[in-house]
Amino acid sequence: MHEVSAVETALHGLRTLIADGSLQPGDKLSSEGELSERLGVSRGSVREAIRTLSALGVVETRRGAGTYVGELRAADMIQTLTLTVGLLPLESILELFELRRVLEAHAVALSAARCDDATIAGLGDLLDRLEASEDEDEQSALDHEFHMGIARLCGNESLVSMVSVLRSRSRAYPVLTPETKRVSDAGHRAILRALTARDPVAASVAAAAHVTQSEVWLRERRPAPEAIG
Amino acid sequence: MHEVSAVETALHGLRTLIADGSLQPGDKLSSEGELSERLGVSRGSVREAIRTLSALGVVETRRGAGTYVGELRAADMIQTLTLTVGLLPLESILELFELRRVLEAHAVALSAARCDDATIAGLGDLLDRLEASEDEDEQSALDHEFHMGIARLCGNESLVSMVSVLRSRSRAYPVLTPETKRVSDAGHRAILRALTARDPVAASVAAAAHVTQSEVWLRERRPAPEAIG
DNA sequence: GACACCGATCTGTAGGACAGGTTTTACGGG
DNA sequence: CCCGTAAAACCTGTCCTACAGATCGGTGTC
Repeated sequence: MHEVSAVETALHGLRTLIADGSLQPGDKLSSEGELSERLGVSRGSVREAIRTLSALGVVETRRGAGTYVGELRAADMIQTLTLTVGLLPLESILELFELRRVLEAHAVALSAARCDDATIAGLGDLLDRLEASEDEDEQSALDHEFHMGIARLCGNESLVSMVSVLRSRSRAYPVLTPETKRVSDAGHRAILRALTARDPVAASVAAAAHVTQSEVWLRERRPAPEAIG
Repeated sequence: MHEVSAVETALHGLRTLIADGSLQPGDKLSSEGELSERLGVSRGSVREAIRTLSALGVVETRRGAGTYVGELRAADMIQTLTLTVGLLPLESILELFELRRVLEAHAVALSAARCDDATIAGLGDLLDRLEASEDEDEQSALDHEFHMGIARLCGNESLVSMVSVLRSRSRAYPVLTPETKRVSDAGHRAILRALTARDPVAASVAAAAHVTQSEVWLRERRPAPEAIG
């Protein structure tokens, strides 16, 4: 039986206002001072509650103007995971590869059924530049552009956002050597061939294989677990 | 060219301490007063930065004791989405059904290859009670226990957490009528049969079909889009 | 050695004050 | 009447002080 803290009170109050529809997406919250008075807690506690909702992508604050309810889109909420994924240890990143493999493969399959010739041509150009590039940062950027460009075609923003989050960390690990890059390039071409053929199953398999390949390379390079005891 | 705010300074400082390994999981952060002094911002700003990390599951604070770095497990981070999923409008929930279908089907497939006889027997008992139950809350609880019980067998905590988040909202919508409940019960039995046969593909298909069925029921009951213009 | 107690430390909360933005209002000129 | 400008009102961002309540650590007593 512990007393409910002031910040929890404020958080619950704000959450309820949004959940029951009193505050719609885009609406302006009352000022911190007014909320402080109405909820019976100090302004500092209100600010901490707003910080919590802000971190989760539920509201956004503009200095001098006020705090506004976000668009409440699932994709935005998922995107907030990017910060935390950046803090996970390598073991957790490897665990997430399974999610990435399943979701990215699914997204690519959907995209295979929806892409048009112009988009495919653009993706081909991207691969040409990627294969010709010798700069690591440029390679990483083009790789990301290629994969996300395909994922965005799938038609489900939440899925795109999730794939984006799961890919966000991998870019930080340089696993591309001249040798592995050839394999990676071949994987990209396989995905593009499947898209060209409008073959969702082939695209899914190619994407899954490509992700798995990245996982294997990363796993080979991880430091050995420290001996304890 | 806008000046970096105090809270951002504090947030960046704390994030860096965790990212570069200076603070390991379970470690205690310096006190708010000390951080305030070291980072050159007020204690209130430090608290707001800590609130942000706390909302994202990166740290946790114990009153009187201090703030500690969390375990930095992906599953914990993902779990923080539960609060936000509870605020999404129905349209967003429907969009998330695609993620749920793909991920839950995959999880069940993995579980089919790992479950033992005792677990399957326990799941069968659950279904017996679910089929006999006439209380909505009890049905919802048993349904959740059945599905999560299976998902937990898959061996990937992040996947389990994601499925848990995606399921968290659906329980709030009562779509079960006497008629639909019979279909739902049959779906559960189909999943259990596939598990008994240790057949991942059959289990995956059965799970996907079950999720899709729920989606259809929810879609039929959603209010018609308002006419605009 | 076990236990109770007390002081130090830390988080939780409140209130006040001011700086630096933004929005609204009022005013004056055309 | 319309418009643009300047002032006023409002709001968030930040810092400071103060104190309550919880927890932890050390001390002394039995």
